[in-house]
Amino acid sequence: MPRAGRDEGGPGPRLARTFCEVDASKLARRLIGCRLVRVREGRRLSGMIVETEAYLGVEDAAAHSFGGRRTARTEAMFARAGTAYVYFTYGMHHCMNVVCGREGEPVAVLLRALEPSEGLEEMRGRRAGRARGGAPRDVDLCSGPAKLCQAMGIDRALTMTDLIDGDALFLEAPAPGVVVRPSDLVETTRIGVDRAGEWAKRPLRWYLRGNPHVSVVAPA
DNA sequence: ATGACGATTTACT
DNA sequence: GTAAATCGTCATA
Repeated sequence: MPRAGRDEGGPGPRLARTFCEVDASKLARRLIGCRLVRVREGRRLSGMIVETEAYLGVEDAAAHSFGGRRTARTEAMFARAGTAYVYFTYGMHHCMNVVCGREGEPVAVLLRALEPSEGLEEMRGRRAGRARGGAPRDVDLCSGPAKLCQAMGIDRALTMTDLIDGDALFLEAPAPGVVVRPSDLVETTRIGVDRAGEWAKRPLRWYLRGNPHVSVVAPA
């Protein structure tokens, strides 16, 4: 099993900035097992990151920063490592990334799924109405990039947030007992980027093998 | 000013 | 499996 126990703990050590100052493929892999924490009105909402994708910047046809496109929306991708890039899409959804690499290099990691650990009731409230017939199941709370933002109360107001030193949205090291080995990760293609041609075929998505909170499981 | 589109989710056939 | 929802963003003019 990829972990010794369910992550239900409270506050833990923050991730260091240097943790994020690496290329996107590396950060995507090392973020799995870490925790994303949202604090609203003094209450913690959190979850263990179980699925990520790397976006490689200027050369990556699937990235918002492809070709060096720098606009009001993508500005956060050019910020220093550890910054949040949150964008709005399809007229109704938000997705969040962790900026990495060097400042000015528009590379980032998309957070695609969490295993919820704290604040499940509030997450259910935020996600209610989307799941038909009463409360959504736990596996429907954060099993997608827009779902996790909705569950955690993350929107565009939080783009450019510092995930290292911030107090409303930040990253923590894996909870005690959580150990993710390379063999616990499945490496596969990214989701929803078919139009990116050859870049859509690159293995730039990773998830925790067997975890029920993952958004899309790769074909066997 | 206008039109096409989207790193998605949900409901429905 | 397919289609709708829904609007900010961006390229073009």
